[in-house]
Amino acid sequence: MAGLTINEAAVTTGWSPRMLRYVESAGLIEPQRSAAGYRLYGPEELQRLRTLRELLEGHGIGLGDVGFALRLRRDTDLRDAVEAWFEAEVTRPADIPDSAWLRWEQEKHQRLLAALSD
Amino acid sequence: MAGLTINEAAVTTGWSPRMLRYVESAGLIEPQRSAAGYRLYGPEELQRLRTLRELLEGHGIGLGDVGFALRLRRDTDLRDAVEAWFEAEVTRPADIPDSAWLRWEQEKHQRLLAALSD
DNA sequence: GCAACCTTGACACGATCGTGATAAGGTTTG
DNA sequence: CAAACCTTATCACGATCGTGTCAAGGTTGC
Repeated sequence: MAGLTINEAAVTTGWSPRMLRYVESAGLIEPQRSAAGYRLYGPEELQRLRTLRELLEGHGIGLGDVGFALRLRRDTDLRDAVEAWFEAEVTRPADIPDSAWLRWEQEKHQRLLAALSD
Repeated sequence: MAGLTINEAAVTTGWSPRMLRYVESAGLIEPQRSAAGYRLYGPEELQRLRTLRELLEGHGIGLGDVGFALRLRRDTDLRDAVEAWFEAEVTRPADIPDSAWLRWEQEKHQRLLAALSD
């Protein structure tokens, strides 16, 4: 067979077989499969499993975090949306000064309160 | 006061006051404070709270995810480490072919098993 | 052909997340 | 000065995460 089976991979990487399946379900490491469906871990997968462990422990992050980072780099829409949110400036007519804008918000608030107390 | 208080901000953004504090604890929106320590939400914070809601709902992600994205863009070490992991190629002496490498791994496995069964 | 592997699926359990509620105390305002 | 706000801290509770374990069944190898 052209690769280690899941138990062998577990021994050489330090992950449990259960976790190897879990890591796979997170889309992080997806080994080849034999004709019968057995997972076959090649050198690259084994190496990445080892460094994944270091990555998580070294920075106190979780599998879900790396999974999200993966989504970020695959889903352009998502990446752009997140990026846009971080960089968002106030997009509001420049001719309304903060003070007026706040006053309007506060009045809206009071209208809401008034409506509630009916 | 130069901004809305937490309950006013809650009404105009749709978040609960509890969640506004939670969002702050995630480092996502940190409003100014009055002298007495009251949170004061300005136009920018209010706008970002509204778009944050859209971001989460529009992409099925969570506050923790955005929090992690924030860590990614602030912590260069982390970003580089994650990036490096995604791009990692096998870093193993090129003169050892896969077949030999795998054989070595499998033998190590057998040595381990032998050691265990002592 | 049988022992030792592999598969998926499910149940379980502690830890953390997302969220509300409540308490004890300080601040603002009419 | 009292009502209505604000603060932090805590308890609670369902949902999800990380992980183990077990069951039912297919595959491999001596």
